[in-house]
Amino acid sequence: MRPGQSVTMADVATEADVSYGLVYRYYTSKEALLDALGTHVVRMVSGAMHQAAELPGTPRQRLDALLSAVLAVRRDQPDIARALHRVMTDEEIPARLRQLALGQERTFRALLRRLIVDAQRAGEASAGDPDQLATAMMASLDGLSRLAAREPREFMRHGPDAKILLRLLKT
Amino acid sequence: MRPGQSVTMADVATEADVSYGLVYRYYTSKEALLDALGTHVVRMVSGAMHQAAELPGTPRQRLDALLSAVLAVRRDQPDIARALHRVMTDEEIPARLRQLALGQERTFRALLRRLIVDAQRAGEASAGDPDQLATAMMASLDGLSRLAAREPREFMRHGPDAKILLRLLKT
Amino acid sequence: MRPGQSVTMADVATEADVSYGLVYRYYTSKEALLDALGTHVVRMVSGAMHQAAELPGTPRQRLDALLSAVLAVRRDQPDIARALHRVMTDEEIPARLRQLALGQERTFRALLRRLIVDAQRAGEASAGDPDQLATAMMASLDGLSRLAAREPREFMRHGPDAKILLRLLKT
Amino acid sequence: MRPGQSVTMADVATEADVSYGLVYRYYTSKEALLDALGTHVVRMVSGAMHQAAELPGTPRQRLDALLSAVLAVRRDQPDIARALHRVMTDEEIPARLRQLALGQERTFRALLRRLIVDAQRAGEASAGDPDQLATAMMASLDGLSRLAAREPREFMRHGPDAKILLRLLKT
DNA sequence: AATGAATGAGTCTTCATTCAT
DNA sequence: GATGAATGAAGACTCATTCAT
Repeated sequence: MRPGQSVTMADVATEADVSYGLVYRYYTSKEALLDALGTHVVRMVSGAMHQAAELPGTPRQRLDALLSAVLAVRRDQPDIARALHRVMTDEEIPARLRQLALGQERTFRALLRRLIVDAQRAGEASAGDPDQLATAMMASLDGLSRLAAREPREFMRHGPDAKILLRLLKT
Repeated sequence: MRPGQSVTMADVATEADVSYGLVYRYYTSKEALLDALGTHVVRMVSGAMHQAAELPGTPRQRLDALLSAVLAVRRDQPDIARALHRVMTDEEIPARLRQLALGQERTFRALLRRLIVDAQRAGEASAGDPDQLATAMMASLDGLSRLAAREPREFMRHGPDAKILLRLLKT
Repeated sequence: MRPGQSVTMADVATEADVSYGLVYRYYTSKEALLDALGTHVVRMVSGAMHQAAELPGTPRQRLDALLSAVLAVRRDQPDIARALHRVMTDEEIPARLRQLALGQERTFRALLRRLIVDAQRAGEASAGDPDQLATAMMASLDGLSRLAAREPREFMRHGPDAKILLRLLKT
Repeated sequence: MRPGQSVTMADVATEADVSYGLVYRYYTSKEALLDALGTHVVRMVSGAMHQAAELPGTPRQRLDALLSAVLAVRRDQPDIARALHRVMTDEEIPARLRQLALGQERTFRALLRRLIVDAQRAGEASAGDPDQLATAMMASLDGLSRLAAREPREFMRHGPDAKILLRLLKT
C-alpha cells in the first residue's frame, strides 16, 4: 500500500477531463474544492429538507416526505454522495464544511423532533423520548442513505423506501 | 490541504509504543496490518453474531440479542470501529479484507432473514418482503453503529438501544 | 516556503497592464524578457559610463563624474536595478546577458584603471597597484549601488555620494 | 526558462550526498533549513565582529581588525557566503532570519560609528558625518565581500585587503 | 529483536508557455 | 492583435518501506 490520498487532484482532473493544473483556475486549493463540493451537497439536502417539511399533511405524512426527500438526494446522486461521504469521513475536512454539516444536522434533528412530537400528539406515533426517536431515525436514515449511495442500482430495485423508517414510531 | 495519510505507520508505532521500524517485524506492510486489524474486528463481530443467534428464545428475542451484540462491539471499541470504518471506506482496502467483510455481510443477512421469517411465522413480525426488511435493519444497524462509533460517550447516555430496530418489524 | 518565482510572468503582465498572454507577443520567453531588460540596463549604464569618461577635466574630476554617473543610474531606477540584480544573481541568467554584463564590467574596469593611472601621473592619486585600486573602487561602487537600490529614499537623504570613493585613492 | 527555484531541496540533498527525504529529518522545511544556515553565518560574522572590536590598539587599528575580520569570514567560506547572499536576496527570506540580519547590521553600524568617532577624536580620521562614513564603509565592505565570495581564488591573489577601506577616512 | 536513519515515489501547488477564440 | 483558458513540468513535502547497527 503506497502512500496516497483517497482522492487526488489528478483524479479530479481526469474525472473532469481537464488538465492537471486547470483545476486550480477554479479552486484555489484542494481544500477549497472539497469545501465547494461539500457545500453544494449540503445545500441540496438542506433545500430538499426544508421544502419537504413545509408540505401540508398530517405529521406522519410530512415525516414521510422529509425522510424520502433526504434519501432521494443521496440515492439519485450517488457520485456526489460518495464524494461527500469521503470528504466528511476524512480527517482533513475543511473546518468550514464540517461546521456547515454539523449545523445542518442540528437543523434536521430539530425538524425531526418537532414532527415526532406532533405525531405523538396526533396519536400517529407511540410515546417515547422524542430525542431518542430522532436519533434512531437519523442514524437509520444515514445507514439507508449510505447503502443507497453504495449500491444505487441494487437499492432502486430491492431497497426499502424511506417510509419504512416510520415504523420506528411504531403505532 | 497537504498530502497525508489519515493514519501513518508512525502513528501506529507511537500508539503501540514501539519503535518506528518494529512494526514491520509483525506486519510485512501497512496493507497486512490493516488486513489483520480488519480481520480481527470482523471475527469479533462474527463471533458475537453467531453466539447471539444461537441463544434460546423466541425469534424476536434472538433478533434482539443479535442486533444488540453487533452494536455492542462497535460501541465498546470505538477506536477499532473507526479504524475499521476508515479501512472499509478507503479505496485501497486489502482485497482479502473486503472479501471477508462481504462474506460476513452475507452471513449476517442470511441470519437476519431467517430470524425475520421465523418471527413472521411466530406472529412476532408483520408480513412483508423479508429481504427488504433485512436490508432496512442492516442499514439502520449500520447507521446506529456509526453513530455509536462517532459519539460513544453521547451514545451511551442518550442513544437508543438496538431493540428499537425491532420496530421495523412493526407488530 | 512554497515553490515560487520571485517575479512571475503574471506579475509582469499585471505591472505592464496588459493581458496575461500578450507578453509573449513581445518576448518569446521569460528568458528573452529578462535578457531584454538586462540589456536595457546594461546599455544605460554603459552609455552613462562612456559619456562621463569623455567629459573634460582632470583625471580626478572625470573619475568623479564616472562613479557618480554609474551610481545615479541605479539610484534613480531602483526597480529596474533590483530586477537586474535579481537577474544577475540568479543561476539561470540568460547566457547572452551574462556575457554582456561581464563585457561591460571589463570595459568599466579598463576605463577605471586608465583614469586611476592618469590620476596617479597627475599627482591626484597616491601610488599603488592600479588593478587593486580599480577592484576596490568597483567593489565599493557596487556596494553603494546595491544600497541605493535597496533603500533609495534613505540613500537620497543620508547616503554618501560617489565622490567619497575617490578617497580610496587617498591623496 | 523553466519554472524553478534557485536552490532546490534536491540540490541540497545532492550536495550533501544524502537522499531527498533525509533533509527533512534534520530540517522541518526549506524555510527552517535556510533559517538555520543564515543564522549560522550571521553568528559567525557576529562573533568575529565582536572579537575584533575588543582588540587593543588605536581606533584605527581596531577598525582595521574589524573590517578584516568581517571580510575574512566571507572570503574563507565562499559557499556559505554565496548561499547566505542568495537567501538574503530572496523575497522569501524567513522573517526571523531577516530580523536577525537586520539586527546584526544595526550592531555593526553602531560599532563602526563609535570607532569612527573615536578615530576622528584621535586625529586618525578626517572630520565628516560619521553616519555617512559608516554607511560608505559598510557598503564598500559589502561590495568587497561579495566580490570575495564570487571570485575567492582571484580575490586572494589580487584583491585589496580590507585595510584599503580605511582610506575612506582619508586622514 | 529493536532502533531509527535513509530512501524515493506520490501528492499538492505554482507558473512558464501554448492556443482557441 | 488581444485575451485568458488550458497544459504540464518542476518543486516542496509526506510517508511506506528498507537496512545498517
